[in-house]
Amino acid sequence: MKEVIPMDYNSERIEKKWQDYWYSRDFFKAEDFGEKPKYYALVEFPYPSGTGMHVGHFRAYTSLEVVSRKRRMEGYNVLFPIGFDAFGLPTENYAMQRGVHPRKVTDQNIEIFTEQIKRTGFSFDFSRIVDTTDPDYYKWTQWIFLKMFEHGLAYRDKTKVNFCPDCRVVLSNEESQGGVCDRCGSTVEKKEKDVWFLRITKYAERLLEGLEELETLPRIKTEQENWIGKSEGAEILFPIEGANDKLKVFTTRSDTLFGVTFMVVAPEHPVLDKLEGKITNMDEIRSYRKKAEKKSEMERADETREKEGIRIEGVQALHPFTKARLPIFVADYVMMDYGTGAIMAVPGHDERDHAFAKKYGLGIKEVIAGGDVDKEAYTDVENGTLVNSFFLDGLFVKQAIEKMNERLKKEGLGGAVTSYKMKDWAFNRQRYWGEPIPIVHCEKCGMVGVKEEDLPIRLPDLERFAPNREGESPLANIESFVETTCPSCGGKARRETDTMPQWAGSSWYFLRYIDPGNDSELANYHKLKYWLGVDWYNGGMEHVTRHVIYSRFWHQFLYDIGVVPSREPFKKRTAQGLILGSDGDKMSKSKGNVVDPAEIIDTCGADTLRLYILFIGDYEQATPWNENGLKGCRRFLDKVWRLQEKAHAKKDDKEIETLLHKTIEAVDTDIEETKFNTAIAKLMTFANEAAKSEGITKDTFLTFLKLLNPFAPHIAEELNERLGHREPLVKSSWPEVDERLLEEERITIVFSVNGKVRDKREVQKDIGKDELEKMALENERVKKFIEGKTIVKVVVVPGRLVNVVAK
RNA sequence: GCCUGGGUGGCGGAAUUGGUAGACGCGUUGGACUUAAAAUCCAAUGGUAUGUCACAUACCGUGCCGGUUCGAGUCCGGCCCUAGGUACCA
Repeated sequence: MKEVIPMDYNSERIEKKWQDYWYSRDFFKAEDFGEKPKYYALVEFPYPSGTGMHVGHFRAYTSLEVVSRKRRMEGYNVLFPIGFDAFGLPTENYAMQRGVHPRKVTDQNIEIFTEQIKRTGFSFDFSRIVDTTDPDYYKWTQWIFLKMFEHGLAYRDKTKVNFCPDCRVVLSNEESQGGVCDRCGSTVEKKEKDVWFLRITKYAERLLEGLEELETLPRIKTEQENWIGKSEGAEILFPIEGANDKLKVFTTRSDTLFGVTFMVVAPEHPVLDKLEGKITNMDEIRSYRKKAEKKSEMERADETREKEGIRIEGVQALHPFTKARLPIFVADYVMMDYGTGAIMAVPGHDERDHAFAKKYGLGIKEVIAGGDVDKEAYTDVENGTLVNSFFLDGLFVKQAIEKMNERLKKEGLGGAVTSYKMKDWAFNRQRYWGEPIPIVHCEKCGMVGVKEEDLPIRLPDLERFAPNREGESPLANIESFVETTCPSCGGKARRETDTMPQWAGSSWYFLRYIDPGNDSELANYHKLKYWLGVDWYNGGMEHVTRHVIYSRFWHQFLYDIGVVPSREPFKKRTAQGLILGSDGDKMSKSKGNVVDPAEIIDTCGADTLRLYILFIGDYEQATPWNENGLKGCRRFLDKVWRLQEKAHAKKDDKEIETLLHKTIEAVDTDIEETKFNTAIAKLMTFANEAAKSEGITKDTFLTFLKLLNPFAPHIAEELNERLGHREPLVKSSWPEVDERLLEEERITIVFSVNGKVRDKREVQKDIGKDELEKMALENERVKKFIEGKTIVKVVVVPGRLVNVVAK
């Protein structure tokens, strides 16, 4: 190319050109068992909604797109796949409203998404696309479920669900806020239903342990730990007077057992039904139960509200050691699904219990010395020592807990247990657009898993997607689907008609990318061994607890049954923040603040969008969209385009050379630390300096283009070609830093008096401490500010500052 | 309510993790170029006050109140606001 005057930067033409070039030559295809070191970069696959891609998707993908392009330049065999999490409610609702089959809607949406992804120049391996709604895919989702069922990890149990009597559907908490159905406004009922659960609690401890191997922000770990909610405590059995039943409580403070003055059970506690005959105020309790049922868990857990309860008349518990009679209350601040659904109340040393005791005039007993328990609960567990507690007297809390737990065990009254806040995973929906649960109900054999060779259990074609009158899935209406034979005895049987939640397909999709076409196993073991674990997994902040825990659980199970070779699926997890509308609100159609990325590509180009989406702010933080910031990124690329006119110098200035290597170093580390915004800022700084200079060498410009390439690959490739290079950047190598150029000989030292900066001086780097102190004290400006004061001390921090403290 | 983040100029955000607050971008103002505009380039840009007012100086300034330290945006305690999660939204 010998153009003297470069053409204007025509992003549209350039982007089309290079996308065709890359995609037609399969540059981004990952090679199974390739010889280069492997790198698996994973982004959360999208739900292909009808509105096309959201700018949030771009923020989520561009980060690892940059990393993937950088890794290829660094010599890795990169697997950077994409797919679609396409089961789910919105599609089904759309289908119900418009009468279009979800399959058709999904296929259309996937096509739109794929086109948009390609127009952005993302370097995904498109030969590995997975779609969770494809029977070849969900066959394996069902297969995993079957294996869990075989291993006793999938079971049915009764639970209360939100049910809308008008829409005849089970609703999520989100859909039934304030006890009102989201769609029709009628009052939501609680309905008891048989639902499927996955026994994730069995993996609680391992899910906790596995976090040690996960490289991630501490906060992401903490959030998962809190979700699992491990707490070490004890179970204690309290006999019930005049009954054979015992009340089992969970407590983390078994040391305070002698301070118990009453008991509290959850409104749902089965003991209430069992003792129905003895309880004299059952009517009152029943109406309290009804009231509690209407409240959300959040309302019930509200610690600021006044705790209320009902005293159970006619029944009392007995203290396991002293045999003292203890009144029992029903109160909705005790939850049935945490611990045992019953607590022992120690008002002397628990704030909630204290408030409750005051309200109902119950006794308060001091068992830990140090406070005034009549006034407030005394909760110091570090220094408190036990009193009024027989064999525990004089012990510290920690010792007392240990001793009490041993004693409880010895006497058959309970003992140490570990409890988890995490609940088993409700794993079914009464919907059409999900994976059918591969179970058959046989009158003789009960619940039987279908035979593996009969998988997948395909979704039948439907024309109507509304649930039936009982709130069962629409599949229940299809006789040809429901009626089947028992895989075990061959007799008449009915298929399970519930489907799986959307979490199912997304719990293992990253395994399928490794071997997407396999029809004899979910993925080949050797291929899994080559590619796993996922080196870097990025997704939404909103997924760091549930989705990540769920998929780790599935992975651990698959490891246990020998299907996958690694205990943990992910090595590193990051999370991007939300992009808000330019008004600072969450983007939503109703607010009219939605930004359409396709439009941005049309007007500014994909490279500009890619740059801006990362330059917009701190990657982990939510940030508003700003049209002007976008303009700035386009201007930057225009400037880069014009730099080609400068790239004819024979030799670089020393400053440019140093700056280039500083830039290499900074861009490199910033990318690895997800500080994409500052990486781009440093590229801008370099471009500004280069533009101001007399000229830069072609080599320097090439190095700069290589740094820019992961962010804005189209323009970088084009300029690289214009420089006369045959080798495209997609095949080139990542620049290396020349450490020698980074060392500066002269540095700026700050002189301050009482912490306030008063002067600065440039000095040799290796100047001595004493000399620095001398310089500071002789400095005119420093002198001015210490005049009339006595010097108390001088703090010298070599390489940074001298602070003179004077009074 | 509970768990986890965040709060820094007019705006988005930087700050080597206790050591020069405000990098980079936007916006604004002034200037250059132009018949003109756009584009581009150059310069200024946290606030207040004072003076000898194109310059200089001082004080204040990182949500609020308090603390630790020679020194705090950064650490500690309390509070306010805000975002995500809270188990059938994904």
